[in-house]
Amino acid sequence: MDSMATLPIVQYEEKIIETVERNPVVVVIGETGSGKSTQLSQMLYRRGYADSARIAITQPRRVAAVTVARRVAQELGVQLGEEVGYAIRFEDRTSHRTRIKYLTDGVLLRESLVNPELNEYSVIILDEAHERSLNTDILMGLMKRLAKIRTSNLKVLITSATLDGDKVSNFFRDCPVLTIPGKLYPVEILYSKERPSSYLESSLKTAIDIHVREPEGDVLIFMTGQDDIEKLVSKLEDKVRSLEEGSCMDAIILPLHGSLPPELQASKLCSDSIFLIENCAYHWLELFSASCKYYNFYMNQYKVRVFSPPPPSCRRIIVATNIAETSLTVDGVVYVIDSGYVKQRQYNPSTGMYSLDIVQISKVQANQRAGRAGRTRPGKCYRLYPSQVYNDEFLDVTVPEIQRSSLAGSVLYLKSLDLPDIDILKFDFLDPPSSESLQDALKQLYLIDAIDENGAITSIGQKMAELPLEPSLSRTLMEANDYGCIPEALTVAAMLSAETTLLPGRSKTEKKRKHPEPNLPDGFGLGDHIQLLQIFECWDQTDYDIGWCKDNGLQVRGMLFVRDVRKQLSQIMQKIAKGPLDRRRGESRQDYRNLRKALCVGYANQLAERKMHHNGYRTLGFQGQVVQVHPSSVLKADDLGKFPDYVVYHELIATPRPYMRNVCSVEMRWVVPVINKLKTLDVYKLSGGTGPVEEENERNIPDLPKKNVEVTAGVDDSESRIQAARERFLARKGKK
DNA sequence: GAGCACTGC
Repeated sequence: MDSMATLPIVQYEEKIIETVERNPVVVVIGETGSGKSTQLSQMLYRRGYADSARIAITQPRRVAAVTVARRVAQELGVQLGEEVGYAIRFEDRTSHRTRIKYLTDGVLLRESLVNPELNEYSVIILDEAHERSLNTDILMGLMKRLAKIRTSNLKVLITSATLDGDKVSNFFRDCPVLTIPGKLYPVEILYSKERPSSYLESSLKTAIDIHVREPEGDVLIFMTGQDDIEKLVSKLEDKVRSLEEGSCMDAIILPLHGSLPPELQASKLCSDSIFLIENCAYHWLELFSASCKYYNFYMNQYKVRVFSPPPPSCRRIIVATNIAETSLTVDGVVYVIDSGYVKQRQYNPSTGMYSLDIVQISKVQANQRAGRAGRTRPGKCYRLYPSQVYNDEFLDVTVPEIQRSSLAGSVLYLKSLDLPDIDILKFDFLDPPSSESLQDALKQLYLIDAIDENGAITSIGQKMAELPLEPSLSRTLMEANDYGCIPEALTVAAMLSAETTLLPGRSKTEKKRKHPEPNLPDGFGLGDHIQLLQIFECWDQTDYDIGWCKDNGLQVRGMLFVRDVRKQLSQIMQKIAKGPLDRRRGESRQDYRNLRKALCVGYANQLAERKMHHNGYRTLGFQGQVVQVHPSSVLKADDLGKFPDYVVYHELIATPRPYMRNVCSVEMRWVVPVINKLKTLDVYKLSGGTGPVEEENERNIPDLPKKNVEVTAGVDDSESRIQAARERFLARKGKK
């Protein structure tokens, strides 16, 4: 563990204090190992900055907030939760005595919903701002405004990376930039002569070369995903086994990615660091609602695995995703192999579709990866691409999340803050999202009644913003409140919040089984939302039995998370609930009509209509994408093999074929109001009449008749055909 | 009939 005296930042204390004293905003470039996360707050604390109010330090990750707070409490010799505390979702470990408060950026955002001036704080430090998380980006915009309003009693510090320090400084009116060197050992960068045709093969060859020729030290290989990792691990194992015995040291090959259970990640990598283990365990405990019931169970697992020592004189070759870039630190790494790629989720605002693409990393990421080789002694980084690619093709910084996600939630949040001097469409972002993306968000919010036709937030929208959910789910909850099905809607919302962690862990062996979970409910064939609800209800009936989850192939961690989310949502809903928030066990036997009606209102922006003669669907509201129900869905076709005419979907994912994931059947008569609303949509007006006028309007109106038209497609007499089809549609509507 | 980078309220 570093002692305070050896941290580089300590020598800069005077300079830092002096700069902060004179400026409302300061950018601090703190390289890895500079000690900025633990020391900045203490310096300011010592100089009296926490006398009148608190010092807040945000972190993009929960574990980081907890770890750093614990460390600082230790250094100051105080009890965690007293002078030094932290706040993360589900857990607030602060007291009235707390002067230094670590929190996740999301928690600070929630706090500013209650108190937009954030008067509780005299100093706000946005740490790791270079990671450009969606929340940090929004906070940066808010800080710019706050610094202007609270000139006399607020200091803002932004920590960032070398490559975009100036950019952040420009954003904050050319505020000063302080650079604090890190405590990394030098890392030699070695480039490939050319781009490999297969970076899997190239990684394999490089790793074996290192293993055979270089002195001891672990190897860390950055790959893009689980699939490649598993392939490379098995190839490496074969190769290592085939090496002549005694020709070099032993090697163990370890995969490392997010879908491995956390205790496995810890056991393999933290040979000497009880510190990290303790925090992993803590993280788990805190996920388990502090009910100590499960604590011993998991601690025992940790003990068994964690303290088993690694084989002596054995090189570890770790094959990882970018989880090892920031979230997990692996001790003992001396060699890094960087493929130069990463898997990134992107949102397309014109289709409403997400895709998961393999993209080139940025220079910041490449340097972060290289830095992983120099933590314990001088290291080497093998980049599997030429230096020219790094210089000419890599972006300086990663495309910020705000430019890669749907902004409906963020826009609603900003609208709900009701800052008189802030216009959302002109909101001052470090990197503004495209106007297309903002208009998409406005359109979505309008369709679910969160904003009115002029773009002003409605009373429904105001209540929705208080819920830590995506807008479609918070709208569903509001509607469920009127239909008397809050208990069910709460469960569905919570289940979908944990979506990815919930579904059965798909290991290689499970893949082969055709029906892995025969005992799980099927949603009565009505759709996945209903199934999720039924699954939770079954689990509830077992009194949250962990064994039950395991027997049914459900991730324990995910299910416990769902229980916590549901509890949190139900606390927030308590204030406005018109009926009970829970059903008596076993009471809920119904056809889920009201719940599906509520879903139809909440997902008005995520509706699809089945095509006439097959089971493909067309999305309404976007450009009418043709999409399929995801094969994993439990939605049932009728006796004629037809899916329902209308469904709502939770997510569109292009993989690369476009699928709707998590669908629920709805009835046409519930859909009609939505379609009518789509017709009145005026994006220009929604933008407050300030946005650019675009033809957007035309294509936002679902081209309802088209599906009927296709039957006779041929000559172009579209006008009359559309008219005829519209009549057919109306007739059909009348019949039902 | 198919495929899952990583976070977070």
